[in-house]
Amino acid sequence: MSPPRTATIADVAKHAGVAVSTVSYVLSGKRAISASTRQRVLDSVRALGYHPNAGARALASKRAKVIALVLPLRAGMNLPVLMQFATSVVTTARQYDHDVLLMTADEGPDGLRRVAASALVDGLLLMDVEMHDPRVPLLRQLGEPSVLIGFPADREGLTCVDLDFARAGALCADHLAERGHREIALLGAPGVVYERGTGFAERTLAGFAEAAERHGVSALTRPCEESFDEVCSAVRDLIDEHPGVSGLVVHNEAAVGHVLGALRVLGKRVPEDVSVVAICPDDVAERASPALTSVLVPAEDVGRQAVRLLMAKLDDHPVPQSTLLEPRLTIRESTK
Amino acid sequence: MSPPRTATIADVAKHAGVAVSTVSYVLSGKRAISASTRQRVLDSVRALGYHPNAGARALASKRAKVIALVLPLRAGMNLPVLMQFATSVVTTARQYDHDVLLMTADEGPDGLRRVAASALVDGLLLMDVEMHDPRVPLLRQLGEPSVLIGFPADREGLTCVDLDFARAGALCADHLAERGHREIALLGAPGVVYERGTGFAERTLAGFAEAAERHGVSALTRPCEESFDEVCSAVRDLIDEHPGVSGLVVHNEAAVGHVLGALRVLGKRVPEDVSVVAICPDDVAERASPALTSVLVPAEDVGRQAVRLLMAKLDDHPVPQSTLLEPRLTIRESTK
DNA sequence: CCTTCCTGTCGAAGCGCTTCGACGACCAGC
DNA sequence: GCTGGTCGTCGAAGCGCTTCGACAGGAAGG
Repeated sequence: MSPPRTATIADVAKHAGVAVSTVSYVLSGKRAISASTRQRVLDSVRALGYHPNAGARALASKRAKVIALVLPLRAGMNLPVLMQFATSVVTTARQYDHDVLLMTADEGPDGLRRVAASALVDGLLLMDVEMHDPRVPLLRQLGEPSVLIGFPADREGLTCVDLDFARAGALCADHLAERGHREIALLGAPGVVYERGTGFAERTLAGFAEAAERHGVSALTRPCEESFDEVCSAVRDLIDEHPGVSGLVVHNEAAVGHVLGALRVLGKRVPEDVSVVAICPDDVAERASPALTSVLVPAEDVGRQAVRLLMAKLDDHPVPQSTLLEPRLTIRESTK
Repeated sequence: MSPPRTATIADVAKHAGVAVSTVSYVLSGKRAISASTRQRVLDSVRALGYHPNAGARALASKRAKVIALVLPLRAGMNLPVLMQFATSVVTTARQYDHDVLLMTADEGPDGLRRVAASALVDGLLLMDVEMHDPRVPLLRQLGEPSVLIGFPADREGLTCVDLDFARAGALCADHLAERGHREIALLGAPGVVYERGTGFAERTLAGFAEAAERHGVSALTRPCEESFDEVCSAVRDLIDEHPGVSGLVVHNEAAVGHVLGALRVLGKRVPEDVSVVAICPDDVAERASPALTSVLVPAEDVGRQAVRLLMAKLDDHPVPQSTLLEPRLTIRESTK
């Protein structure tokens, strides 16, 4: 009944009758090892339930096999998208045999500095990067491999991924215009989001407006708060002032349900009186009544892509500076 | 222009004119060091921007200063609560100078085994533990310090934290009964949740029913799906079959908005015709119209408490087997 | 005054792993 | 029959840190 100390590489080596370094080479594949020796080592690994000690490995190899995921855990974020994103990051990272350290943005630049200097992680994934994000200059200076989700104003020397929000806005306008709507409107994020300069909101607007113009359709846009009452009066004002509006785009996940409710209250039928397109996750669109035609924010793709890019950087492979992910429109019952 | 290799403890020692071990003791406080020496070392640390190498520290001290947070990142979870919880875990862990490794439950027991054996983390925080969770026996066997969020059937030898859902259910019933409602109903989670045996749903039901009985009030309960149409017909059926029901408890965050919408459609005014109490986060309750009287799921408290318990275990302090957190009812506009 | 006990500091021995250089053994080519 | 390469394996030197035991030097106690 000796203490069941977890097996070390030395135990494996002894068990297999080889040198420690041989075990290491079998496991890393960095040198050729004969098939018979390899098999013997692998058997010992299994027999002893060996798992390499992460600290020792990190110390010796200068690679922690951990990446940091920095999430903006302040309120007002689009939670489901964030979750999907986090899930896909973790899952993809595991495929590359890496783990994920979760950090909140509110530890700020110091947090980045800390994890980089302590070699706790090999690279950084920053989500929700703003146009003029204070972390961006630090990131450049740190020289730690990183991938940003979102597009800061100056992308020089960085690697950025995001949904192509301009295309998403355009897709909505296209869809409505093609169905013959001549006056369309976009209900966007709450005002503060625009003020913060997050970028994606503006880009959606721009794509929407530009596409509308291309179709010769009149387009208006306005921010949209998230409480039922505010949504309701916003929708009422919109319809009062522009009775010709027959197509509505909602780019605000928390508000989509309320918009439908408001329309119901105002006696407008969807899609008979007004068509509605949402930019939101599929589950929200499907849960609504009527099910909403929607443009999907491909959070999973973004996460997967971001991890891939980071892994490429860790291997010193060159990667593109910007990656834009294509949005996809799913037609459901709310447009005609 | 030599490579700006990050400073090591040896650099600090040299800079301060002391031994490496002295620096270590200053930083860890594990031995007495004179004030003057301490100050000199601290100055050098700052001057060189020294951060201890995490791997080396972990290897030598057998403590990674990292805890694993295992989240159920499958669909159908209550996202905002989960997020709040994660945030509070990260924030609290940082207060104890620990970082958080994010894992998804879908790596399953092997994932736990892996991080434990590799000494990547010092302890585990498992969220959304079910009554008969397959990870529970493994956890016992692993002997890794851990804290569970949720109550499995057999808690022997474990440490568990959760909201007191029975109290939450009771609080709702109490509130409605005190206001004179004689027939009340609870709309719960989707059917699958009950089938999965997650525990919290049943406990809410039980607390609700028991409190209603204590008040001599008739109570009925039923599961509740999350699409608008299903919610709508569920509410309609309920009211048709039990026209006397004047108090409604909604324990399903995705459905609360829909319930209000359904009531509007059915021509029922809230709170004049029917009072509604929700068990959900405050922001959802506030965003609704009318603002909902609600029982808060104290996700932040749960996270904070869970980390504290885990830290205590890491320091070999004894901790209680079960911790139940008190729910809090906030009265808003939806009940009378 | 000598012993005993702290206090503050140091040196050195690991922690478990990767990786470099070395070195037999074996094969091919001349 | 040598030389020169590969191939497969080994030993040892760290990686940067913690921690143990040792040991000066001074304070306290007799």
